[in-house]
Amino acid sequence: MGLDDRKLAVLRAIVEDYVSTQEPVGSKALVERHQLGVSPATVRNDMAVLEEEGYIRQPHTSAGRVPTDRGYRLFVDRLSRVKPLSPAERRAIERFLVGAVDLDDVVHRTVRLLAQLTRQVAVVQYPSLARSSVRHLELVPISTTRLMLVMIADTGRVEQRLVELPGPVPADDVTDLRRLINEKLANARLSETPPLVQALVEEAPTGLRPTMTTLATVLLETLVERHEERIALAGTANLTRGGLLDFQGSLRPILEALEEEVVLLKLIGETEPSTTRVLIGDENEFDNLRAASVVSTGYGPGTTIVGGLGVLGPTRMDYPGNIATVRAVARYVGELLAQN
Amino acid sequence: MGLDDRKLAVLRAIVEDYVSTQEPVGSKALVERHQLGVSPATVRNDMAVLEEEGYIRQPHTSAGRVPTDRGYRLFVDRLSRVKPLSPAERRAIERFLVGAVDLDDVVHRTVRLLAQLTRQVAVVQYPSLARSSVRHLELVPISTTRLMLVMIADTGRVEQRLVELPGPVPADDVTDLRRLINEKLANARLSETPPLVQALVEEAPTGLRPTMTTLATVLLETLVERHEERIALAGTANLTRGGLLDFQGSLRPILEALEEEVVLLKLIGETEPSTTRVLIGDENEFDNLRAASVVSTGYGPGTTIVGGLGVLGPTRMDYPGNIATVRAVARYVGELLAQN
DNA sequence: ACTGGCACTCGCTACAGTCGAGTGCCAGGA
DNA sequence: TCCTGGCACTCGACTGTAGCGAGTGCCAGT
Repeated sequence: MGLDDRKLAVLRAIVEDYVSTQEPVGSKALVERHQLGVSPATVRNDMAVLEEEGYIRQPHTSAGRVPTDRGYRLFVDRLSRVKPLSPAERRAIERFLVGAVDLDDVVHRTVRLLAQLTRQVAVVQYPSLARSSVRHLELVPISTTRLMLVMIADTGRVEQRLVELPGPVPADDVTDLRRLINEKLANARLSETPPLVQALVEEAPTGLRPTMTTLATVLLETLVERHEERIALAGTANLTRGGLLDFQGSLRPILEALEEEVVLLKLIGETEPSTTRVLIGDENEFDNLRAASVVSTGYGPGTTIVGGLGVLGPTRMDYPGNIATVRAVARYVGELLAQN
Repeated sequence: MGLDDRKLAVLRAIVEDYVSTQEPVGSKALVERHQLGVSPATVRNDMAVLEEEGYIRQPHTSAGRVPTDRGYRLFVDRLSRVKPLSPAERRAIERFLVGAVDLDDVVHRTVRLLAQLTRQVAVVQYPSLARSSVRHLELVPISTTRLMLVMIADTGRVEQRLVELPGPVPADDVTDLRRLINEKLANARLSETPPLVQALVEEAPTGLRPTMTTLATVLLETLVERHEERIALAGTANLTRGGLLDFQGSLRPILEALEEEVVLLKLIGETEPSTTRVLIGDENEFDNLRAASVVSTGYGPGTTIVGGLGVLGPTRMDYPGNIATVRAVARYVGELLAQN
């Protein structure tokens, strides 16, 4: 089980070569391209050990070696340093994110930026409502029996719901309702609103009771309980790079998985600690994504986290580079959010 | 140049067979599967004529015939009747669209529904701001020097912009600004707002002048001039049906095109008359989409059109079926919008 | 412990041969 | 005049064979 330094160096070399050439790498090519200071035969012996331990494998008997998911895992954990971003990349990030007019714009720019920099599929979760606070709730009369309820979160996210009222409500009442609701809910974390909303209904003047009840129902059901998460996606065309070699020739399962918001949320949304997460191959829970890896992290203003973002690509991806980019972008987005 | 009835019948049969089998169709198979009442030899003669006229072609010398874009065009224009929807499909549409909580929800449900029914890529344009009227403009104070401007359109679409004010503005002033703006702009078509906004600035009391100017700028620049169009997409995984036969093996160009909102808007957004539009193969203006066809139509409450929706797939698609589905879905969505 | 040498494996490519679906053409018949 | 059966032909798809070469495992020697 001893993996001495040289064997690790061999594994690192295999990963790096395979990632860049996309072809199984043999012992001879390895010693030519890296300063290992030993002969191909020695490397072969090391390779045999690495294969026994499950870090690499041979596609066919007479071919070179390819890293396994386990090999990538070891590489990511112990053999790679996060690449510093080039100044050009830093500038690209700043240039790209400056001038966004609203949250939608920020998210769209971010996801395209990520896709472009990493040349992978990029995923950005909108700031989660569950982790947001209410900044303001607005009631806009649409007709006498209809209101539009607009919620503005501190993250800049805006959600609206059409509310069918039990009966006609005069303008003055709407003003009162608006005041009551905001007094009670403004600055409350959305996850802590249920008791507050309950109190709102109970404390409401009799005249406003039915309307308030309706509003409370909509508020709780569509904004709190079924906490509406949103996702932006970009760069699916990047899946076709590397011909049909990655994803063993069928994009089908990948594209299907990418259409499911639930799947994407699980992939990038569950970043508990503020660290970068790397899921390699079948480490993720979805069969459709066995051949894919995900690099993701949380983002948010300051040290809090309000959502996740990341990239998805073939297991054969540039982990150090992608990790660096994902982190950097998350940091910039966080700063941008903090400014608002 | 005479295309008698039988030749047209042969073309129709070729299109139908090729669409369902995805394989070049030969003269013998044709007479077996269709009641043409003539021998294969006769069919071959007809095929030769059809090929001369450019309606069909042979992938290789010793293969059957395949319709050309021109052949599909003739088929769509003269040889097919729009398939009536099955009751199951009608029910699916109703079931799918009931219970949408807001416009976002309507659009998302619609696009998924379309993708599912047609098994193609579905595209839905959000109700265009250019064709909407202002229902209400709300100003929400974020801090003393920041407002959030929320615009609610009659189509249910809600847009918000963060506005950096030139100086602190007291709450009473915000109330005044809100009143002034709504008095002037409520119910105005967005395309007709520029002179109204201009007037707003000119008529504003001196104290509110600078703030009003800032608001006017944001309003015009981000909501009117650069009229923000939005698009929802679903069913990209359907592109992989039919293996790699459609799109000659490379999804790349298609996926790239689908990432460009501008492209999608041109494909489905320019539906001037209220009729269904079919773009076959290179009839569309994008090189990337040479191998694709688009079926699209406009939708909106009543007879007005506020946006477009449609499906995109291989030229080898079920035109009559897709046309019927696209129309039906557009009609249902229109009714749904009319209710709000 | 590393190295050079050697036999071996096996996927890839090229090539030849066969098969068969499909065609174009033509002469004969309604 | 139009349709039909017959026939020779084309050419892609598939199969089998052979040679090549990258890469390996093993072993004896340093």
